[in-house]
Amino acid sequence: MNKKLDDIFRRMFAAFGPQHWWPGESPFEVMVGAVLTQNTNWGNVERAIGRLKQEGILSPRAIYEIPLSLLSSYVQSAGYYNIKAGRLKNLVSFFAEEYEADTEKMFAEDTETLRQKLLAIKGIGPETADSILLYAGHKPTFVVDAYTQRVISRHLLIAEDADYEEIRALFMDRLPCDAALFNEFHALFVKLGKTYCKKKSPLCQDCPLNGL
DNA sequence: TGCCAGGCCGGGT
DNA sequence: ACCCGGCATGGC
Repeated sequence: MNKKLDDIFRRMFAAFGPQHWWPGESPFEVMVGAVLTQNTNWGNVERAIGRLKQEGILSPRAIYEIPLSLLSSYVQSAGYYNIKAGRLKNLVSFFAEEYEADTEKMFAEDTETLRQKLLAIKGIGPETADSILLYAGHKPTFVVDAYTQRVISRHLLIAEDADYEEIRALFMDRLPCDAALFNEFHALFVKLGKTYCKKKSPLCQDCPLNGL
């Protein structure tokens, strides 16, 4: 394990403790949440998921069958609701056609192969694909998000303009390939980012990573 | 009250 | 291969 990354992990874990990610009662719910949370506050996503449950349609079949416009209205609170309703449809179509809407079958697929298949779905980009693999399937892939990028570039671990795959590779090359570690590491980056590394607070005052 | 949130796509250069 | 506008709600 790379020492600098080890220090970062230990400090974040000491400051915040285990994050228990991903909040969600089933792998399918995690998949849905991964789409709904694109560039969106998690609180808004929770409301949308609650609505889907309330309407009794938080299942692959129900989302497949429901009219697009009705699905849009149910996920309204998550923002970009027309776009996201379509993306959910794309995801469940893939899920049903390739794996009979069975998460066991989907995650039995070779991880890299599945990652490429997820990336081929309209509306599923690298972060959403990796979130599904890691948090719904417990597959060892590192999730990179805006917070991760901001935190590591502020702490000078990588160039500011590094792209998604570069940052992902940085972590996957230097950490043991362990889904539980990747899970906690990413969740802690989000927690740290929300607390100390917002866009408008460049000084990161009292950030646990200061001085590394 | 404007800025931001656990992105991604499509069109233009 | 990048760059940018669009997509949209709710909290602070």
